Amino acid sequence: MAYWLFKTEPDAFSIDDLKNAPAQTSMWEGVRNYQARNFMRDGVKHGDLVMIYHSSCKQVGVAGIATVTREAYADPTQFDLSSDYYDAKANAENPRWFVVDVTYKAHLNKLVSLQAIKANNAITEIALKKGGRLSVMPVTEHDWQQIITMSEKNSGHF
DNA sequence: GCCAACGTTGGC
DNA sequence: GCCAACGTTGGC
Repeated sequence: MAYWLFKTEPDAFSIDDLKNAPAQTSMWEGVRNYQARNFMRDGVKHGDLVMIYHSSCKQVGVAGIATVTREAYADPTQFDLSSDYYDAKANAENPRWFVVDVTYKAHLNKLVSLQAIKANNAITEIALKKGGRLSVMPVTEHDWQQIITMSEKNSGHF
């Protein structure tokens, strides 16, 4: 089993929205970056765990955990003319963009902020620390455990 | 295949 | 809203 981090803007789709979704499950649509796409298509497997990260908002950081419940399939929004994610260069025989389904698992006890992650020297690998703007990124087991541990502590420890 | 121009992401 | 860091595009 592997670990991942998916970014989302909570104004558009938050961990709460995932919790309140039908069957607490949602398609993770709209990834339009090739490196992120490759992770979605080739790397993310059924049963993998995903940190849901809130970006471009007041409280930037890891908000909760989800599980992958369906592996890569063509992102239907790439064919949808009315969607912001429509891609004229995509076609059904040769889809460009892929989604997975994720199912809500938990909120973290406390949101682990980007600031706290950056300040924790024990977290070494995660692309967040390197200013990466990838929307889908792998997380090592070590970094995963660090972030989970941080979520269990009271604020002010970092 | 280089690289400048342009667009996007995302923290602050 | 600013701007730095990337990613993409297109002329050559």
